[in-house]
Amino acid sequence: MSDRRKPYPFDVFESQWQTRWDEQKTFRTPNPGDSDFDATKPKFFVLDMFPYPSGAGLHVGHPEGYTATDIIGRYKRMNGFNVLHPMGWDAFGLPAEQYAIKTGQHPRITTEQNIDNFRRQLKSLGFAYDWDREVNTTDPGYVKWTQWIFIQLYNSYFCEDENKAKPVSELEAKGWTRDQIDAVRLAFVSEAPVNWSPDLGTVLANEEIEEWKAKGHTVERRPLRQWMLRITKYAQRLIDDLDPLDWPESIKLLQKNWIGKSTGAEVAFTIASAAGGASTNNSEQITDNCHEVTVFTTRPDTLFGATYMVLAPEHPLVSTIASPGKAEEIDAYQKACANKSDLERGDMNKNKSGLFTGAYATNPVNGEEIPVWIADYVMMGYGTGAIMAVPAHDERDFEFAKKFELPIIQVVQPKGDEDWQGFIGHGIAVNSGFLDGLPTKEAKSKIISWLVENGKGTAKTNFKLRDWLFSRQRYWGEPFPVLWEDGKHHTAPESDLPILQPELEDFKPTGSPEGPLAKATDWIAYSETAKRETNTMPQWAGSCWYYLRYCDPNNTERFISKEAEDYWSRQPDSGADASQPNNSSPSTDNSSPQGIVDLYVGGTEHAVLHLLYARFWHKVLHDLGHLTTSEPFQRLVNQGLILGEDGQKMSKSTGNVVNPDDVVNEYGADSLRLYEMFMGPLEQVKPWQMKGVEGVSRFLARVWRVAFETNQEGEWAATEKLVDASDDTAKTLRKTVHETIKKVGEDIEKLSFNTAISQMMVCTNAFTNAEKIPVSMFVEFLRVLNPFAPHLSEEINARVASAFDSVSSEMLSEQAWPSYNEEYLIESEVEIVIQVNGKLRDKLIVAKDAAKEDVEALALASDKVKAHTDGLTVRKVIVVPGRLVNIVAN
RNA sequence: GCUGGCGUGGCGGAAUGGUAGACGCGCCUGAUUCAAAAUCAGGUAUCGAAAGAUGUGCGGGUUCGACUCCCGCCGCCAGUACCA
Repeated sequence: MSDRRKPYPFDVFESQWQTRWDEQKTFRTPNPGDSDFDATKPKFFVLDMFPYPSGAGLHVGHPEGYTATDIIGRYKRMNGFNVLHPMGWDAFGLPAEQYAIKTGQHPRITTEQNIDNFRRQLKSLGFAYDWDREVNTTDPGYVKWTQWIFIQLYNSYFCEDENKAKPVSELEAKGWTRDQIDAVRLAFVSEAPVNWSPDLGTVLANEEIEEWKAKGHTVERRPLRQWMLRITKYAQRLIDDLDPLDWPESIKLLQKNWIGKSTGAEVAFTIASAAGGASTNNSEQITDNCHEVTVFTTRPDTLFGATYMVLAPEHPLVSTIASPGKAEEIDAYQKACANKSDLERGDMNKNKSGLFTGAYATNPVNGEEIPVWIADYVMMGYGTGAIMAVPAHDERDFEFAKKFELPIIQVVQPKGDEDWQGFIGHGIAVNSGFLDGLPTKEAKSKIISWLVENGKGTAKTNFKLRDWLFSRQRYWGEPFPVLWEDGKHHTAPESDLPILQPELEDFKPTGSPEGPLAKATDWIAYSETAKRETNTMPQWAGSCWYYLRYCDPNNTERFISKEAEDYWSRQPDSGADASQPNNSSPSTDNSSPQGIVDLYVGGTEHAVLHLLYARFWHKVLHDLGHLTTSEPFQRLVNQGLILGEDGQKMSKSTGNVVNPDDVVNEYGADSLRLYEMFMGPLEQVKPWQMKGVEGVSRFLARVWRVAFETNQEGEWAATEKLVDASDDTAKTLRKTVHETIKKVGEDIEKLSFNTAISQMMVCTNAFTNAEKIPVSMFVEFLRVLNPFAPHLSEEINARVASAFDSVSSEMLSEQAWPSYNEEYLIESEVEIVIQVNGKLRDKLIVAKDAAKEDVEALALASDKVKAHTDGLTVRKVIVVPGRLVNIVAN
């Protein structure tokens, strides 16, 4: 096919326009302070999730979201907005480093090569990015500010009273000790057990484990010294502030579930040790053989129904309280649990395991003695690592109790006729002493009051969200700006930033918690007394704030200037008239979260982690007074996955991967762009069809042929169709063109690109069928087409402009979006549908403003209507003006 | 299991409660051509010769009128997994 003549010469002109846009910096976005900056213009910040530049290059999923944002960006630009539409690279990370380990080549080199390839591919698609704002997370100028933000986190704590982050210097002023302050920093060192992958040679965050396990790596639990970020302090705000964001409800829900808030109570039980007299330093210990264990429950109202207690196998008190005779058995069980993989635990879901410790706990509310078990369905990491089991009203406890024949006592009466056994809903308290007769809600608050009064418990809210494990034992990441001196950490002076990795010959993980940087002994030795931290930050770090850097990418003094931050944080003036931008000051109401990015488009795979981490950093920077907005992304749209032609997920192994480069070579960039938008709704999952690319390519060729046809020599020459004439000479065509201007504009705002393209096809068909077309009309259409097919529309416009004096030779990208005239859309006559009992029987053409009565009379006079109402009585006639008449008869 | 999303021609998909299937693909017919490709014109839900009937996963309901709203099922996809 490539040898064959192209349906229109995209192979010649697409690259020419790309070069021109590049050289003239057509899509440069002026920033506050620039000479050509116009502060009266409203801003529009439209963002793509920046890619990780892999060696495989772009796949067709990338241009889907990128084309969507490109169309919006170009459209907003034409409507007078100062559009920020940037691109960059999330370039730290494991694949580049793994490649370096294999080949010995520095990851910087492969990263650069991959970036060059990605940039070339993106430029070949004609995206209107401001390339002067390109951001690269591995760039020293960028790393500097990532490290600076870490220092801000390190130097902050979360003030519970004000519900926000504040500088630790305030605590110093209050006379807090160094250790006290270290215990509250937002960036802190923890010795907690972590997920260590011996073959990757690094620690992984909880949420990363599955991904790497799926790739065949092993992960085990190990206690190690690690940097953590105190994201849990923001749990409540991260939930609350989701509300006003324009995000898909499903993504909000995903985040809420991830944060996992649950409210209930903590209840203290006492356990008489079965070990008899065994003594430890445990703080929960009351006397030599009497210990207090706190459980968390969301249903304190069922406390009377607790028939046994379960401790997590790892619970520190297990060995203390257990019967000496059980020690061996318990030890074996604990070991078995520790080695259990997640998969095995999944299987355990139905078949629970557990072991009686021999000890008994006392239920504080009624003094009942209940057996204490250990079981791996209770996890150490959540709540207190201990539960009171109420088998009658909890599924898990119910199953466990049935299996081990433990007593089941009803304490909630369902409102309906449901079986109380295993009933987990709300009802009326029974067999519960002073709670009897109370509905669940009231019973809860009454028991909590009782617990508080008796010193046996307290109301408590728990979150599933854990603090963020922030260090990695790898080479290709940002080093921590931290120095160790006398066993204490402190930050490196800001003047040291950026702190870059030392050059290494050997990138292999050491297998030790210090990571590969530990091999650079010269680099580590910071001074006589100080040593550098050898951990690096995870890949998330750079992607947590890249959207901010785009606003002021070359600033060497700040991560983002005050002026730039202020301007790009302005409330967008939706529906702004291009000629009269709204100058009203941005909202000063800090209580309502409002994102700096107006529209963020990307895949669902980042629904939880990236978006949550970025929101967290943004809030910290907001609290510390560095940002005016409290949220990063106001509106979020997830583009749907593009499947292979076979309806399967694209993958190398199935060989159904489509390479954008091939599509561009064969059909041109405009065809690829248009096809990706024409496939279906942006957010929907949809299969690729090469025939579909041909279809849109044919459409673009039809647009081309409205203006040009091949002459005898086989060259493209102007058609006779386009004429210098008033729009009045082609009223039907004018109506179609104005309908198109209206619908395409509305559809772009709705991100309904497939229907916008369909309307442009209708319009093109009208042009094709017209004898003569006023050239001004055709050019208006080209402006509408421009955001979708920028190369083709610019090329046709330039050629037409050289043939007609009346046509401006200015680039379409610099021109305004055309306006439509409502008057031209009005029809004098409309087709009315005539229904009998809701079924279509006839159609009538009537005047647009025909009176109801007249339309009704005409409808009743119709022969077809008469045929269907014959022998029936007309009961009612419904007339919807300009639409239909429905005759009800029986 | 739970949560979310989706079920419309041969295919991708359109339809403020008001003509179901816009637009495109594919297919059929015709024009052009020595022929083909490309292009142009017309047709194309199903059954039926037609009149007409039937059709938006299934079953109910609301309504003059339901792809659209409500209730109950079925199927597919995605996410999640003992969070007390």
